Amino acid sequence: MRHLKIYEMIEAVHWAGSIRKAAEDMNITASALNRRIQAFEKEFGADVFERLPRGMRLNTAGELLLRHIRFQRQDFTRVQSQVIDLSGVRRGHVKIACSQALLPYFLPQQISLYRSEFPGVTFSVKVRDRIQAELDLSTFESDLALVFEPVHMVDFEVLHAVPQPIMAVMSQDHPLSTQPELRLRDCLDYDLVLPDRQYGVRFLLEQAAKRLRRNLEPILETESFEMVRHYAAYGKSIGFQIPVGLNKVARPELAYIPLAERDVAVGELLLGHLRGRTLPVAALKFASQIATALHN
Amino acid sequence: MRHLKIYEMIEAVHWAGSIRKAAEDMNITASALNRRIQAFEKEFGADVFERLPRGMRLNTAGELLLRHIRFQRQDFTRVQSQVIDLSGVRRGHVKIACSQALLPYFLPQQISLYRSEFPGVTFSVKVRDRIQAELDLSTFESDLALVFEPVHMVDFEVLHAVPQPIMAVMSQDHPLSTQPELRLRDCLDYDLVLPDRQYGVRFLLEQAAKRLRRNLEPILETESFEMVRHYAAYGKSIGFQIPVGLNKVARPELAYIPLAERDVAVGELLLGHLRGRTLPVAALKFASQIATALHN
DNA sequence: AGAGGTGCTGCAAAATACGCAACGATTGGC
DNA sequence: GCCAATCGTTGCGTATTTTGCAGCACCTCT
Repeated sequence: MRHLKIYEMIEAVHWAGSIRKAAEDMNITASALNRRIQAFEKEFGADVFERLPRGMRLNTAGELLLRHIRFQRQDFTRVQSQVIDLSGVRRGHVKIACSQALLPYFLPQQISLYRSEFPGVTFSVKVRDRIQAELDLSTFESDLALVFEPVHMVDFEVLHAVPQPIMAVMSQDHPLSTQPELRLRDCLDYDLVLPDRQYGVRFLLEQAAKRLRRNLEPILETESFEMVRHYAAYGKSIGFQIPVGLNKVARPELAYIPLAERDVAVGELLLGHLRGRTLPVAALKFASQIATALHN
Repeated sequence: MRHLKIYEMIEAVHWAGSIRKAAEDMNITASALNRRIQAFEKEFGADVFERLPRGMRLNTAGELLLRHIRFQRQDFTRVQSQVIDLSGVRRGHVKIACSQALLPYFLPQQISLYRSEFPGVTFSVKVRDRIQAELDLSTFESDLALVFEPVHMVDFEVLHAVPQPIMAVMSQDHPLSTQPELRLRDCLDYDLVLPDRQYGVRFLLEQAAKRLRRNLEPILETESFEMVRHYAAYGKSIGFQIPVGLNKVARPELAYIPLAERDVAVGELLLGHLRGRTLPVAALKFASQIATALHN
């Protein structure tokens, strides 16, 4: 879009930090880029960047403008996709930021299901923890977020929420594997495999441990949920995961046992988008499919 | 703003109905305008206008685009005004759509009060009935609406609501002028001066009359609230108005008596804006001033 | 059938954007 | 303390884009 090129230029300068680098990124000369930025600032009525000896940085006005630019572009592409959808062909692109837990089973299945009906729709999935996912929404880098126990919740509009009790994951021959429900204090006697502190599962477990006046001392702490699940198959260790990230059929050698609700609070898996946004048609439809899938 | 000129062109063609007329409005040639529209449609990926023998008309895609254009422009000017406000000078422009009742006393007083604090802020006030006011908001022709008993209420976000009982207006020597409260059936014995059917006051009176199994048969029906008030001074006629449109000091020769609540429902005067919009700073501040003024 | 509309298109002129080279200023390292 | 490496900025000649003019083909209403 020619008429939005100046916006791309501003974003490029913001990203690169200097006119010369941005100019190289855009395959034009620095002088041309410089003059267009200057012309825009003159028209706009105020400077957008502050000129530092080492480059350019957005000033307060620029930050406000950048927010507008991002929103504007997202809304424009939304209109475009709506128009394309008007002609009957179901096309589109859905950008999702989600927890790791959704990656192995849930999302692949849902995306595949959706694409079986609308093969023209493509997806991009970004793995984000619960803080970064909300950030992703606010910069329009994602349309939807599907996260466990998000943090800030400002500007996060919830489309659907499902309770997700935390499950203990262990091998079938583990001493506790026959219990219908596990107390947290029983788990603490075994080797614990925990996700890093930024994750919601860990957060809820820490809270619960604090109530027991105990500390969580994992033998393995990792940012990979996959590793948590796989390591739990070895020895007498216990991993933790939420139900949506588990699949009994795929891993029959593992036992999944819920933690007692009176010990560990039941978390919420939330599907949402940026407050006030109008989602692209494809994202909206996919969201409603997700919602019904989670409901069952 | 050079880069938004194509949007102006599209709006101009939409407004004028043909390229040649729009070109004349914009002081350019039809060929230039034509080519820019064609170039935009090519980039956009779809036609925006349908070509009729008598001119151009927006197609469905064009309607969607037009909504985006209007929102985009409003948001851009909002950013501009925020940036200007950043530099300390309190400037801005507030566009209000309001009921006639607010014109004589309430709004002039409020605008004057606001401007005494922020002389750099200017106003435009449009008189709109309760249907058109909501339409005005949705096309971004007004920032705020202040209306009595609005109709659709979709996309209308209420900032403040005040109950407004309907008042009977008559001369001081009217037989009913000494009552503390009036029954509707007593009023019906006299000459009635009523506003047209599109107004909220009339609507509530009609509803009340229907419950009494009576018809309203006004001797004078007008779209001018001013005329209602003034005519009530003559003879034994009775006019109707809401409290915010009345001022005892300015018109001491008139008596204002509330109608009994059990006869006529109390209406609501609503201050609101388009749902999902971020208002300009000036409009937001003025709205909060209005809200506190209405509260007392 | 003609008059008055419409959108559209070559072609040349005007306006605009661009690339190149150079300037002044500041920073970081030797 | 100086030199190399950045940075943003500007003058100038050249490309590129946009515009205005005139004319074409089409349609509608009288």
